Amino acid sequence: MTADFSAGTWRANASALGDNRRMPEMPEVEVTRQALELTLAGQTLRAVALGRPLRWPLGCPPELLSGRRVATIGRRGKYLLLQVDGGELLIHLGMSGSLRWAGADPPGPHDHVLFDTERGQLRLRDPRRFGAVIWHPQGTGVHPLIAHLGPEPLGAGFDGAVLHAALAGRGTAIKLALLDQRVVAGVGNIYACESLFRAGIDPRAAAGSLSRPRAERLAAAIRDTLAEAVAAGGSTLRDFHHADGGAGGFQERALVYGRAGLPCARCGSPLLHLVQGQRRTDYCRRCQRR
DNA sequence: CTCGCCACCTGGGGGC
DNA sequence: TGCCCCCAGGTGGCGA
Repeated sequence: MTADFSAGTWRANASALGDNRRMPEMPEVEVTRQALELTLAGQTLRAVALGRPLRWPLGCPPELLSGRRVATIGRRGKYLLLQVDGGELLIHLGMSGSLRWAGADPPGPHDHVLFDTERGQLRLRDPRRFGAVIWHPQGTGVHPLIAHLGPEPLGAGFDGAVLHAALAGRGTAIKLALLDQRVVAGVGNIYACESLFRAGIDPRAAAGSLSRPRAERLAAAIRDTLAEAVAAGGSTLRDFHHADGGAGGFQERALVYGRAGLPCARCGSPLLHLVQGQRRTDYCRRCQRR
């Protein structure tokens, strides 16, 4: 019995991109949150053990966490927020992190944080070690890593007007602006590409040049894209004992990401790719306009 | 303030 | 077979 709440998988078209890595963006983190709410909430941490260092240090001796109870699991952008006696644990999955309940197998070389609880051992696996687990004691205000985050894309504080205002005066490409977590929290490379395609917006368009109607359309596209991904991942949690983090489900849904060279699902013309901010962008030249 | 770019890390794929 | 290079990504931090 191995429950793998790994970061989901709006995975790139394997043949086009040549890989099947998991890329934790907001939907994958939210699905993980839901799984932890079912399995970790209410558990007491018996011990926490650390492997190789992650992006940031834990911020306290791991023994300090022993005996503390995890009350609830929240999320802000791509951060999981475990409410623990006396503070909170911030968890970021970086780009290759996943959380899973251990089976009988011993920890692997990429299992860098082990949480022992009454129900078993929860492991953070993160081959690239871009992720982090950070202790944030109560009474010290909002943690600086999440203080600057923009509105939650599926919350009431995000709509076309808010997005339009956040983009005003910015000359950077809209694709790059969407990756800026101050604009909207949780959008990563895959969903930025997908949302722009759905909204029919050229990823190179200047962010501040978007008309209000187009900002409305983009905000709706972001909401729809993320909500569908959350729903697809959440549906794999019916039986959390066998949840595998949505290994299926998302991957066939990407309309442009990882599909450069393949025909556009909407118009049939070959999808293109370019590099923006040292990051890949896939798009349709015909369906997406400035 | 904005912008552009770097560093960090490592498995996997492709080329030779 | 083996080796080496390149690529993917999130985000803080840097200098301009």
